[in-house]
Amino acid sequence: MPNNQFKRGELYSFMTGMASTAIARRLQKNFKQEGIEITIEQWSVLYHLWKKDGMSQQELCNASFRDKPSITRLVDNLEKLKLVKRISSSTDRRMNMITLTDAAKKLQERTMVIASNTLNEALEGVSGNDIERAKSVLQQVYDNLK
Amino acid sequence: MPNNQFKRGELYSFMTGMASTAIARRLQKNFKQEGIEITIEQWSVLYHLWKKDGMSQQELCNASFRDKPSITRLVDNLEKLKLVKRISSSTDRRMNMITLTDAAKKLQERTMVIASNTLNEALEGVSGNDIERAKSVLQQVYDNLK
DNA sequence: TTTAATTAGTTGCATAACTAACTATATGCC
DNA sequence: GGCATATAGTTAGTTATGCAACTAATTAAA
Repeated sequence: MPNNQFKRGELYSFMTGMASTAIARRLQKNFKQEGIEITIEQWSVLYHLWKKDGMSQQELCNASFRDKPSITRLVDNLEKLKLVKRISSSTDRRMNMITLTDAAKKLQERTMVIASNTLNEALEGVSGNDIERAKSVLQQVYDNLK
Repeated sequence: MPNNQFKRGELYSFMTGMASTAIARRLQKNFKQEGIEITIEQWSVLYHLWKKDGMSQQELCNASFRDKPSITRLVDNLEKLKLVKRISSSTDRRMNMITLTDAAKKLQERTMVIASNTLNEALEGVSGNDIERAKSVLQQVYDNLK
C-alpha cells in the first residue's frame, strides 16, 4: 500500500516540523518572560560553548548543524551583545577560537532552568519510554539524511 | 533524578530540530535536482491548497502553522511565480481567496512523488510501528504547546 | 620552491521567520 | 445611526537560513 505508506511519512514530516517550531516558539517566549533578550539560535550556540569553551567556528558548525555563514553571523551578533569574543588562533591564523565572556557564563544557569521547564511543558504526559523511542526514530532520520 | 530527566528532554528538543532541518534540506535538494525551483515553504502552502483550493490567508495560517505576515509574503512570492492568485471575496471584502493556477496544479503530481521518495529516504530502516509511536509523541508535544 | 588544492572564515543576495504597528472592512452594542 | 471592538491582511525592522562566490592561510605536490 504505497499510498498509505506515504500518508504516514507525510504526516510524520509535518509533525516533526510543527513540533520543533512549537518548542522553539515556546522557549523563545519563556526566555522573554524571564527578561532574557537573546534568540534561541544564539542560545544554542552558547549552549555548545558552555560544554566546550573556545571552539572554532567550524566546530560550532558541526555541533549545531549549521553552515559556515550562519555561524559567522550568529557569532557577529553574539559579539555585538558582548557574550563571546573571537580570538584568532596562534597556531593556525585562519581559525578563530570563540570564547565566552563573563556575561555569557552568567546566563548559563538561568537559561538552562528555563529550557528544562520548557521541555517539561513540551513532554507533559509523555512516558520516558516513549521519549526514548521517539528520540531514536529522530536520530535514525537524522542519520539517514545527514 | 531531575537532572537525568532534563538530559532526555534536552536531547529530544535538539533531535526534533535537527531531524526537521535535515528533512527540509533534503526535500529542497531533491526538488532542485528534479528542476523544481520553489522553496519547501512555498511547496507547503501549495500542499494545503491542493487539498482545498481557495482557502483564505487566515485559513492558510492555521493549516501551515505560520503567522499572517509569513503567509502574506509566501503568497506574494507564489503570485510572482504565477502559481497562485489572490481573489478578494465578494461576501467579505477583507478576505482573499487564494486560488491555484494551472501551472501550480501541474506541479502537484511531480512534487508529491519527490516528497514521498524523500520521506522514504528519511524513514529508511524505521518500522511502521515506531513511526506511529513517534508521530503520537510529536502530536502530544504540539498539543502541549500550541 | 613555487604552484595547486584544501581549509577557515566572510560577504552578498534571496527567502523566510517573529514582533509590532498599521489600514480597511465587518460586527456588536447603545 | 454611530462608536467600540474584532478580524483580514499588509508593512517595517531585525534575525536567521541557504547558496554561491570570495579572501586568506595552510598543506601537498611537482
